[in-house]
Amino acid sequence: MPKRADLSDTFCPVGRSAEILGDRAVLLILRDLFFGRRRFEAIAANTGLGPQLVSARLKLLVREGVVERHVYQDRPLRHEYRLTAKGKDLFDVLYAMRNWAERWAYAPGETEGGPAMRYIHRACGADVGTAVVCPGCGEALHFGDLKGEPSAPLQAEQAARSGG
Amino acid sequence: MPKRADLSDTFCPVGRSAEILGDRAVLLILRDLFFGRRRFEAIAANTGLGPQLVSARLKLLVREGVVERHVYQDRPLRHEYRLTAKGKDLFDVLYAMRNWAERWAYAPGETEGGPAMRYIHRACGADVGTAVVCPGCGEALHFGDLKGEPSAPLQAEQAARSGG
DNA sequence: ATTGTAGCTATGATAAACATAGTGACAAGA
DNA sequence: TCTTGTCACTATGTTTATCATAGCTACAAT
Repeated sequence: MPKRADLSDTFCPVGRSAEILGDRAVLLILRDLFFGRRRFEAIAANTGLGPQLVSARLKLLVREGVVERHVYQDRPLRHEYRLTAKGKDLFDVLYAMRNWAERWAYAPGETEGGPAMRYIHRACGADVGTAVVCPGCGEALHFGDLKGEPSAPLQAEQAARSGG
Repeated sequence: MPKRADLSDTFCPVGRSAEILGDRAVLLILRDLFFGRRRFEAIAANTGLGPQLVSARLKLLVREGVVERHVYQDRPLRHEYRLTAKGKDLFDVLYAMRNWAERWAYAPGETEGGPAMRYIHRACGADVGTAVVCPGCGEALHFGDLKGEPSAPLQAEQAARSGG
């Protein structure tokens, strides 16, 4: 690509978000971080992205304050990546993307056994479906409130990716 | 870019959304459509994207069923672009992006006069702040529920873009 | 006949993403 | 000691998406 038009100076909030989130690799990496994958190799394997892309995007996310690099081992020196508070607050965005896809992005019959991911509200135990407010107790849903259960096909796919 | 890895076959809902939404141009065009901009030239001017990019992305969005092309004039033949039901249902995603940016993407002092966009719940008149549930009446917020008021700097910026 | 408007398409240069391979620092086993 | 393995990357060269700029088509208005 050429030097793309810089819109980081826009005053529009959606524009500012789009500067960071309008990138496939960023979204996939964030997804993995939200699922608890913190290691470089695990993220690269699961997303299917090359190491240069993962490296470049993690650096970007650290620069933006969305992710922080953390030493988890000294000898040999090893790092992992964690969401900051600013990063965790992106949960609403990823959750909205998940909800939309569950509603629209699957062919009829593809999700016979229910949604690709089921989410349960920890606080009250209700299945939240694709709602932004828990239908069981009416509370708004945020990071940490939900317990995910991947469907069988999704589990199989992730196992295959990490396996090789 | 090279032929990027195809993840459209993934079973993960966030991955499927990311295939469409993980693109800066797509997000900016969707933003404009949500704000009621339907004309090609208006979208190109406001987003700052070149006409080939706008053209390519609108075609993609039509193919994905997110947008539909609509004749609004016969002589000369003119088209405009509208969100379909599937497209309007992306509101939650864009709204979450807006909320996140209002919370995190502005330097202190940059938003002295309040948020870049204020949103009022049409049903009850409350200012919703950056919540997914109306703090006034507790209802979940979706497309059409909110009335937006751009801040002065944002209005000025948009006027400048459309002006030239 | 000229100017203007709306919605695009064409061309060539640039830079980002990919595939593939390799590096550095160390641990563990033969 | 020598090899193998792990983790977190970096290097190189090719492919291709994006940009800037220009042009096009169909028509209306002057």
